[in-house]
Amino acid sequence: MKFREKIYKTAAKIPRGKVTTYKALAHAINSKAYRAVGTAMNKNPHWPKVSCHRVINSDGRVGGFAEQFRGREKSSKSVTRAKLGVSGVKKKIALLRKECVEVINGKIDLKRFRYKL
DNA sequence: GCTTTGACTCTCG
DNA sequence: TCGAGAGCCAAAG
Repeated sequence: MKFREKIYKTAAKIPRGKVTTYKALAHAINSKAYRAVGTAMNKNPHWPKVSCHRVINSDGRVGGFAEQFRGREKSSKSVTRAKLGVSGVKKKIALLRKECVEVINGKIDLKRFRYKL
């Protein structure tokens, strides 16, 4: 099975109202490819079967979401951090809130909503 | 097949 | 405590 398939399969197990992190997801499939997890989610071909909006950053931030705007401007590593909280992120937050996940200022309380894989 | 890029994370100043 | 830089692995060009 390919890495991506494993990721999708694992992500699909996340129940409604819970979230997990890219780190945890990568760890769950015995990999350290945190970034690859994000890449796989970005190209997610199984929406909405695989709810990629339930996958967030390790610090509780929502991170990014490829709704329609993708790869705008030059995105180097440092720029990526600066533009957190734009574009499709709002949509992602809305989806999470619909599942009763508390999102405060683009952040989620991992202590309460993290799903143990 | 090598280089670049990315919805990330960790470490150091 | 916070910002910048380096490192990580896969996928796409």
